[in-house]
Amino acid sequence: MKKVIDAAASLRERKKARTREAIIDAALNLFERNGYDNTTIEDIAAAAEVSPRTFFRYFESKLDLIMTRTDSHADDFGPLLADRPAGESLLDALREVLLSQLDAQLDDPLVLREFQVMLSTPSLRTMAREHFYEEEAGLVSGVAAHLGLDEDDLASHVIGAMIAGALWATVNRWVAEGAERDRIMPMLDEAFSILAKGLAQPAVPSSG
Amino acid sequence: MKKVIDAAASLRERKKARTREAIIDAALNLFERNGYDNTTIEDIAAAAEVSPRTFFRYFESKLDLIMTRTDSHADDFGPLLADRPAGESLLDALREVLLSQLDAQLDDPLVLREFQVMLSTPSLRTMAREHFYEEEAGLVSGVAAHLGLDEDDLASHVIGAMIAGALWATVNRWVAEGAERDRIMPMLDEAFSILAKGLAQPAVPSSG
DNA sequence: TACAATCTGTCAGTTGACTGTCATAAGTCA
DNA sequence: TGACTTATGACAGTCAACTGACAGATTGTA
Repeated sequence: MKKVIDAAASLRERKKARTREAIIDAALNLFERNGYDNTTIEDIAAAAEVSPRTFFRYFESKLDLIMTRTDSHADDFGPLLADRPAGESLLDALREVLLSQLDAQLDDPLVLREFQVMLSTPSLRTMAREHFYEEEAGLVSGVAAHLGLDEDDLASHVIGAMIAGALWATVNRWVAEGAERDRIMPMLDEAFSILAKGLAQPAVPSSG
Repeated sequence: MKKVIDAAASLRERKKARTREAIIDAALNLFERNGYDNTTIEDIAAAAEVSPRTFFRYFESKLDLIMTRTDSHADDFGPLLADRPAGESLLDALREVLLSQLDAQLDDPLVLREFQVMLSTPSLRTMAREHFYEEEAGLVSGVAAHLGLDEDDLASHVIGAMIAGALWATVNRWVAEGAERDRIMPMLDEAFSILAKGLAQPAVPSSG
């Protein structure tokens, strides 16, 4: 799964891969320093030492540059959820799915960096969130299947949205607190516990 | 609160108000027909029978046109929540706050129309959602205050996000099902019931 | 009516995303 | 090496958002 440059590929392929990475790297640097909106494609091209025209040979748009990578992280929850054993509770199933997803993603150091850029740049944050919530559609069908509900049922949507919201909030807090790898699962477990108990109970004491 | 043109204002003021409404109306028509992204300011100006330059005298940007109105709907939950009596449960408090908000907003026929345009245009939908979730910040502090939690506490954020997600999902379903005024509260109550019970329970049977 | 304040259209111009075209440079392969 | 394919840069150009400046029309007011 890791997208390291393949040494066995042809020279041409390796060059392309390197150019691509150079553009992404340059873009991330500029986004981090000046923000996404204040960075022009010309800036990115100059920093990556390619022509602006070449930028567009690698990416459809500035947005595409950042979304392509985000896309690749989004290996949909829905089908994975649906595949879990029937006896398992929804939240247990979700936890397992999440665990395997995270393992795969946190190995790539660029993921975290991009995530941090995204969360700190409002316009990117919006897009990241939107993208994150696109998962919700898959989540909703997974939830519906798991619980034996209809997909059009309000309950499926509400539950999907609750879960997605809780996950988004947790990941954000995690990044805000420094994004230490071994903190993410405990935090997710706290979120799961709140999701499980519901809000009818009195306050959940902070266990962290 | 209603933004009808004030007959007592000067001719000049009334004209301005009318021009403003004409621009908004023209924009909404075009957005509905062709989508937000396929509508240029020139189109809007032409349809509203003003010059493009004049458009910018009324709105900072195309985005501003739609966001200004959305902004005005966002009378923040946070403070309102904090004001509820201490004995009341979080969800009861929320229900009351929501009820009063909805009463005020659903009187304006443009609100629903704009909402429908927003939800059906992906790029606007993103922004609407983002905007909706900005409420979450207020919600989080309201939740924290109500439950006696710290605002930095993960639980506050997770609970706020769960609620915001549930509300968003509910409103969306409501609009998708035709946005009948007397359907919204029952649907919200179903959402509240799910929020209250939590996800540890087996499936919630559809009560609608 | 006449003057002042304000609104609007016209027009010219900037910026930045994005595309087409063509010549050249570099990689591939016989 | 030489012919073929592909990547790149240079350049010109489109499109749409957005701004500044000015002149003419409209409204408020004395």
